[in-house]
Amino acid sequence: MNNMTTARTPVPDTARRLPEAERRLSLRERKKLKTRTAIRDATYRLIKEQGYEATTVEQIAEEAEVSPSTVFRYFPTKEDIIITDEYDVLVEDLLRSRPADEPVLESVRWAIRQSMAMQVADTPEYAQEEMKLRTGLMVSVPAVRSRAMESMSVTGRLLCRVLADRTGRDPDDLEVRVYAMGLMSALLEAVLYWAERDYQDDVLDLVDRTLSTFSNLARRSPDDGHDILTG
Amino acid sequence: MNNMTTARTPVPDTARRLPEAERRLSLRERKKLKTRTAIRDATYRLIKEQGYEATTVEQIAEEAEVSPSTVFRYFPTKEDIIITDEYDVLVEDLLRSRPADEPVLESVRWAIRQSMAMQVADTPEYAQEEMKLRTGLMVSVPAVRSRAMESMSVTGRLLCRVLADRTGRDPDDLEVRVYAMGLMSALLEAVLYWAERDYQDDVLDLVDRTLSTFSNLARRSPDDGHDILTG
DNA sequence: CACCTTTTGAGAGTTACTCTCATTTCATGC
DNA sequence: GCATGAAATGAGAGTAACTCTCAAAAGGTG
Repeated sequence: MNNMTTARTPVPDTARRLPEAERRLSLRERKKLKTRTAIRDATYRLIKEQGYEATTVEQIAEEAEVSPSTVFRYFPTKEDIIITDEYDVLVEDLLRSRPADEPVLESVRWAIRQSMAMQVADTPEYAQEEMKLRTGLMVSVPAVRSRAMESMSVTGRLLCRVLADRTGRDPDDLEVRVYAMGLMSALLEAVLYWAERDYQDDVLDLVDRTLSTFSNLARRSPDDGHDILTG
Repeated sequence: MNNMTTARTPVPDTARRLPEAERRLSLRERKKLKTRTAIRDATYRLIKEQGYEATTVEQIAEEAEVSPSTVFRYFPTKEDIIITDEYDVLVEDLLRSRPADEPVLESVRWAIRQSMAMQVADTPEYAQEEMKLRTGLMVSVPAVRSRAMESMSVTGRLLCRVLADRTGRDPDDLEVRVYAMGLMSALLEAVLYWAERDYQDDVLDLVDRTLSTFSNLARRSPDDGHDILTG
């Protein structure tokens, strides 16, 4: 592959990320953002060419034009370079912006759609491709999948807090936690399903089906096709 | 700590494990089982004394009186020494032994109780302690927790197959997978909850509450305390 | 006992990750 | 513009989890 940029044109994709929020930051903060995305872009580029295992952190550092130390300062593990997303806070805000009497699953559905739309808006050309690469790695690389599950459980705790606020329960309540983790895990499974089938389905459609399955669990009638699981 | 056994008395706990199945195996197979449990016992012993991070595979090898190479031959990663369980096949058999028209969650509840009872029967003195150590490590060591989630998702696939057989669906059906993974993940969360609270609750009680939460998801009435989550 | 297969140990090598310290780069008050 | 302090970076050494290879040992079988 030689459609990659030469060293003379460092990290070209960088400029496209975080177009608005990037302003009004100190030079230092802007530089930090730049190296962060430079590292991530370099990682995606190399992995696309060579695969995950064949790509070492040293190579990533070189490609991103930083030292290996810096890579580890920005991302605690190699998997984090791929998985870490900054959208968790966003999702929490989105969830909290919904009326408290809306069914939880509706709020979640809306928050997912909204956050995906915003990601696409941030980086139109790359959002889809990056998401495919990421989920593909979740399927093929156990370490990445593990890290994704960890990250998902963090999002689960977030959902716990929202649920707790809505229902007046404790966020550490067993029932709250079980519900939140079950839901998050189901959603992750949907994404894995999407990647395993070579992204043929519409992700949002899979999300809808997942949420439906989740809300229909207790019904016994086999009339809508999503609810005969409980026997 | 000097209640540890000397090198002259190698792996004393070993003899207690797998008391029945161990016979009728060739000498080779028996030896393999022995080293396997020797490694595991050594690991638990060392971790109890020194903690997880401080315990290296080299130390484990020495304590188990094998070479480091052998340790890695038996367990692909250090976390696997702690997490790997041989009870998955057992659980599948247990699930399949139930009548096909029994509600799934009932079968699961029964299978969990049964498999726990059998583990206790296998190694009465150590079963509880080992389970506590293991779940404690899931809470405190991210790598172990990740590995546990991976292992859980394998069990989830198993549940998919059982569900598929029962409902006549495909085991790769999105709804089947989402249901199975959601349930498994919820159960794992219950165990983590148990460990986080210093094992004060009865695990089986937590399992029951988890399964109840799962089966009550779609109901709206706030009358039994487990079901107002869907708002 | 001899022959073949499986298991083991020894050792070298890779790589992710950690820690420390000196150097550079940015922010700020003058 | 410049001095001073703080934050970010780079360089390098070190650790430990794995991987691979190959020769020695042990088990199974005629």
